[in-house]
Amino acid sequence: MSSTYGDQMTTIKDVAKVANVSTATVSRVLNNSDKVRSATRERVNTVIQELNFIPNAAAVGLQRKKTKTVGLIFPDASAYCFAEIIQGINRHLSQNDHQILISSAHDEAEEIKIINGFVRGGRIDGLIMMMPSANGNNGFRIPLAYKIPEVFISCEINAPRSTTILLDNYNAATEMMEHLSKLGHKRIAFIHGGEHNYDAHERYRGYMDGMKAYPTDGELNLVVMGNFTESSGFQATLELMKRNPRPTAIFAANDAMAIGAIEAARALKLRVPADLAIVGFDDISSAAYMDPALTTVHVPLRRLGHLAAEAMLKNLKTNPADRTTEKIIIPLQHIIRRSCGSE
Amino acid sequence: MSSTYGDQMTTIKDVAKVANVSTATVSRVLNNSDKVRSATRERVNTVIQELNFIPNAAAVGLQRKKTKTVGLIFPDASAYCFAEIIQGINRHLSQNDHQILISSAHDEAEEIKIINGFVRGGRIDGLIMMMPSANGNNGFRIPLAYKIPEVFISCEINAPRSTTILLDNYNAATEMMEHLSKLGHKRIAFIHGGEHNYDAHERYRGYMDGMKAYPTDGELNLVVMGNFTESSGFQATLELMKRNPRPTAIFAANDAMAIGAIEAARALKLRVPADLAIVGFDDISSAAYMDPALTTVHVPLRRLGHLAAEAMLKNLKTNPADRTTEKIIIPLQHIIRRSCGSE
DNA sequence: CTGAAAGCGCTTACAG
DNA sequence: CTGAAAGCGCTTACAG
Repeated sequence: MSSTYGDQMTTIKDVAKVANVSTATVSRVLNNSDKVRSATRERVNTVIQELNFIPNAAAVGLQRKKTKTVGLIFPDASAYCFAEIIQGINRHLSQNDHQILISSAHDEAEEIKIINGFVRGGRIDGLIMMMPSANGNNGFRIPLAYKIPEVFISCEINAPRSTTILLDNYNAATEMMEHLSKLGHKRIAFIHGGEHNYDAHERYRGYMDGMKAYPTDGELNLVVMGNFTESSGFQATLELMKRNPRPTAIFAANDAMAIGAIEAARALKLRVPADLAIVGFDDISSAAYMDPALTTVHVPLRRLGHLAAEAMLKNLKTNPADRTTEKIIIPLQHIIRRSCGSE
Repeated sequence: MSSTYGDQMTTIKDVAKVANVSTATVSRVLNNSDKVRSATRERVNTVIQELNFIPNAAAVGLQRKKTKTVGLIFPDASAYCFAEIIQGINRHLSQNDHQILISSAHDEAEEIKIINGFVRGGRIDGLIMMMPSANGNNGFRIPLAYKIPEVFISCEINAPRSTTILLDNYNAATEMMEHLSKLGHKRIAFIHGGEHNYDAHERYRGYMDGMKAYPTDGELNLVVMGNFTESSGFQATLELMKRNPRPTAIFAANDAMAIGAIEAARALKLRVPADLAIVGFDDISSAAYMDPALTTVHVPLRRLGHLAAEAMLKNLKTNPADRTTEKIIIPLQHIIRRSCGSE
């Protein structure tokens, strides 16, 4: 039991001295080199245990040019979902002896600055980016010429040799439209989550194509812009219900806005689903406890995180030249509850 | 504009060569030493810009024995609140040129292992721990003899020279009890969040003392154990409503359980608040959009994170011998809405 | 199988 | 004000 924490770091030299070997040998047992006599190995390992020795990460990193840490960039927006994704990433990464360096950014300039610092400062071996707002036409371009593995979550950057992990938002949304259509709805409104948000945009695309595919009332524009908050869902619904003719169903791009929509319906004395069907997206934990229980699309956030970590680890192990460009699309499942009006 | 990212890291040597000075001089301008002629400084800075040079963190860390990174340990439980706290910490820390290395743990053994790795591996300069489950009697003891600054969130470890940041759960809970009592309730039930959870326990203490301080119906035990999830709040409420006499109000230790309780009341055809008042704790974003809108206690999570980061930065700057033991208690504010029945 | 030595990219007394 | 040199704690050819 070592007891002098803090004051003086124990180094490989201390171990070497006590075990009566050279630092090279200690390093070899540390790195499981096969060229160490097993008696020596045992002796050294005992001393390592006794001294509670852990190699200095900076020294190892300086030599190996590997930090065993992965950078994680996520948006400043405080969405509940990031916590879950991070948990999923962390679990898998830490089981595989990798650390996570996180940072959040609220705009592109900050993002680039952070990434640059991480990469050029040699702080990370790979980068996982959650940037739902890096969607298409807003011109987001991070410097992608780094030679480290990149995993993108919820954005289509299409960087060569990178892995992109996407939710199958589009198909889930069209299926939701089909469901609503089968229930007889012809005037289905959509509350958007933000033009530059990838997930919101894909859900919107699915909505639009659903509107074309299924019988609808003419050329009504029933799309209102929200921002993923309950309050924006509330406001959007108030606005939509002023339309003439009114929509008979609302598809909110996430559950928080759907919850705001339900509250707005109540404020307007409309019964959900009898007067107005409302559906969401995400399946947050409270969705089943709303009144009425919310019909939505389940998003497996931990699994998303796990897949990102898995992809990262795999790329970390493969030679840069052998890395492929991959796109992983996670199929999504409906959760039919009461708010849509099916029984 | 450098364009050879990745392949070859630019080092201080490259800068020195181009600027026609020694590496020592480059290092001096990097560290804002005053003993550099301003002409030299400018020339070097220009080259640094041109080469987009950022010092290798491992090399700097190895020399300085400072990593400019703070470790952040949080529980595996996927609570929404951690995301907010992390945002608060990150914002302040990154503005002050510090990184965050995160990891989550699901038990004490794992926690100790992670911390040990961080500290002895020299990966961090300070440690912020969110461990609401490290409450009192479950014997949690991490090795605290490290000489690095420690900030604890929502747990009372009382480590010397550490900073502890706590919510004023107790007083907020007694005030909530007073509020309920003033509304005429004498049989107030409590849904606990977990015996070993610090916040839950303090809220429970406030509840208990409130039950003593205000007129109540005899010696009824109206406490049921939950686990902070909607479903546990739902179950607890079902159980409580079998009691005879029934409680007239339920105080849930968090909003998620209060939401579950509201749903349970609906299932039992009880009107909230007319038949049963329900209040929560946290003020999550959807609390205002429940039916009825949830009376609760607002918890300023970002501010909590900000305070933790602030304390960390302060301790990082002060000599270990001059560090004091501090406890910061954040006062909490009620949000009276409709679910408690006050109008 | 093991050790002496060089070197990873920085910083910092020490001289000048 | 500036540079040459040592050293932070490791790893890894190179010899033996």
